[in-house]
Amino acid sequence: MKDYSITDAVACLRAAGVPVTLQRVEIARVLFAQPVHLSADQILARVRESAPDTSRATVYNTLRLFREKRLVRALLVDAERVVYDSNTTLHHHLYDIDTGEVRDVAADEVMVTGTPRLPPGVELEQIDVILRVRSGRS
Amino acid sequence: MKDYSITDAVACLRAAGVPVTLQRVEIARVLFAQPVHLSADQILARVRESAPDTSRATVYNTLRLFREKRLVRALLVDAERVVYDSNTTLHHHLYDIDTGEVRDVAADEVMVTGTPRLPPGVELEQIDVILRVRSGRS
DNA sequence: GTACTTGCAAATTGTTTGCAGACAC
DNA sequence: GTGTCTGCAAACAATTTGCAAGTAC
Repeated sequence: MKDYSITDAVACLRAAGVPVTLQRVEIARVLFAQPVHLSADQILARVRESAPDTSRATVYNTLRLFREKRLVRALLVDAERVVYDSNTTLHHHLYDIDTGEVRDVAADEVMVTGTPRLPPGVELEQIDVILRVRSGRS
Repeated sequence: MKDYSITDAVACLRAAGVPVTLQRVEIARVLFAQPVHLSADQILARVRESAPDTSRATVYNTLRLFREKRLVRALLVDAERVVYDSNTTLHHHLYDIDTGEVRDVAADEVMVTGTPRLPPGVELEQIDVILRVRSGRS
């Protein structure tokens, strides 16, 4: 995670129009050092490694903010497992029901074709494709 | 809903290997009279129209049972909106973020092509495609 | 008659909110 | 200095669980 410096994180937040604070920088470093799929609690745990006094509420509030600013996407893989995806480029997901693991699937590996007729005035926001698999391993 | 009789519901449950009880029959009638996308609470409300003493816990337990028996699919359209889909044939979904409305999209309207390389021993369980749209109407 | 179901209420989990003190600028 | 953010704890919503009484077969 050291390849993503505090300076980089600050720049990223500023560019997105997010006021910079210590906690937001730490959360950004966890998310943007590399593409990850983490739950709010996993993010909290990682943030606390470097900023032990961070509260759960701050993580939730910050994740909501990041989502509004389009810095991360919430991915609904399971009713009790919402993960935050720091890869905002076009891609799909493979979800292992047994292990809970989430993997990216490149946009050219699985293609979605055809445009459904949308009612007038309705605009397409995003397309989610989730391949749910069972590995047997739990 | 009268086009889906109690006898039909009983037959459906028996065929799926689900022991028949009054509440399960009423829940089945709500779900299987026509294809629907309903939340647990909406299902509870409809069931209580004909069986007023049904408890919320029974609806949740029954929905879990139906899911295991592949009678319904849980659809994660929104973190705070899980709906149960009684259409188990191959199709996709269109979700209106503003109104919460869920519409079916025929399998031939949007096609998913390409088979991603799956790790060995992993088997594909299902593919979910959700088109998220904004209508502006709230 | 026996085992499985139900209803109720309490427990659990994931997330949001209110408020007083603390930090960014 | 001022307005925003944070931490804490309480509030909240959705779902699950334990247990005693009821029901299917």
